[in-house]
Amino acid sequence: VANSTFKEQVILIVKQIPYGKVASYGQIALYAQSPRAARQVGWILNKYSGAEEIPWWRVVNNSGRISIKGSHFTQMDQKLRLENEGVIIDDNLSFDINQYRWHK
DNA sequence: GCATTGACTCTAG
DNA sequence: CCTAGAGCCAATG
Repeated sequence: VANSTFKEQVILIVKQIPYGKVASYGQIALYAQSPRAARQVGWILNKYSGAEEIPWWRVVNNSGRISIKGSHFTQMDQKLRLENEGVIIDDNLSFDINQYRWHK
């Protein structure tokens, strides 16, 4: 997918995250060939989350914590979606990312 | 084209 | 665990 734009690659990669697994923004950026563009990943998800069939809730920060700030969805929306896929999340919206991390 | 914006990340305290 | 600051960079206006 080397011919796609950054945002197109981000969308394609996020769609590859399997059920019950998660990836960090930095990972997505890395796979999209822009290792330091993690912030843009979140920016793109905020824009496309409601529209297409993108599992945006499987993307969290690198320490295994939900850091959503978008207007369409809340932190609890993401927490519930992840728990629905079997991810155990504690009260401060964090969990053991090493146990659920997806590796491309 | 320049300035502003962040669903980020890492280091330090 | 939490806050603060610096570095990052694609997308927007």
